[in-house]
Amino acid sequence: MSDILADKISDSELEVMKLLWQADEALPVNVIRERLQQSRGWEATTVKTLVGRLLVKGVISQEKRKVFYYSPRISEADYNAWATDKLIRRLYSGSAKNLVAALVQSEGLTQADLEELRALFQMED
Amino acid sequence: MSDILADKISDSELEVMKLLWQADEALPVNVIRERLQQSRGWEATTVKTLVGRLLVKGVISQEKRKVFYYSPRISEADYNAWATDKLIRRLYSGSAKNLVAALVQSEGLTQADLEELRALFQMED
DNA sequence: CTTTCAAGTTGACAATTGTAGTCTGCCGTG
DNA sequence: CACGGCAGACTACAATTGTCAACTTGAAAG
Repeated sequence: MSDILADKISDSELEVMKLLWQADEALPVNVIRERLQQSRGWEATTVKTLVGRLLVKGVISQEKRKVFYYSPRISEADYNAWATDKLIRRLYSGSAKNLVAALVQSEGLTQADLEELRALFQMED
Repeated sequence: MSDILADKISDSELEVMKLLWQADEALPVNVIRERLQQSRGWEATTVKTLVGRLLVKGVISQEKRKVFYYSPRISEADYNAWATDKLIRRLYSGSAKNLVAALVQSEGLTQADLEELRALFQMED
């Protein structure tokens, strides 16, 4: 929980993080670049910049082999929890309950979602 | 739902919005300034800048009297829903259910919260 | 050992954000 | 009627973000 998450991760940077989280192992820039060129159409240098900024922010680490290999220093779940908490503080007076209540009321959830959630809450007893 | 919300509202700007939402009536800069000077220690010009930017973004409107009076053009609930949806798309693959599930698992909710939410779900049947 | 190409480093530039100063004109008060 | 102060308009400036190009260097290939 108490992460290195002082700085936030920007939208573009998050794309890189997602890739690393999915990869589940350290990746060389070369691989990162290829995938993001595909999915986002970014130039090689753009990818490099993003990786560099993530390094500076301390959310990924590099390991020297022939070439640098990169891996996340925070888990996706931890980041999501942190970002969600920020939203809750920003918009819902710090109450997660308020968020859920708003979701339920705003039709953001399908009937099926509601079913599943109810089950979830049951288990939490 | 389908708002003028193309641009996002920044953290500082949101403070102004919150004030206007709470006020529940159009306010002159003068009043906005006083309150935010109190709570945030901002200079008068800072407040003016923020109000100006919100105008440009189209999320508040002005009404000319002696002095301009400002009021929100989007409701707090709508904005919250929009911002929450953005987070859900960004981090939870667009699934509100995933968000709630993460919340439940991450201890973000107290036992009391869970009770209340369960009640909420009951009503939604 | 030299050539070559990708990896790594630096710099760049426009837009947004946080925060604030300056100038000008109008309004109320003495 | 002159003046002081605040509203409104414009400007400013550093940090962050989205994108990328150019240059340097190291390692692989011949």
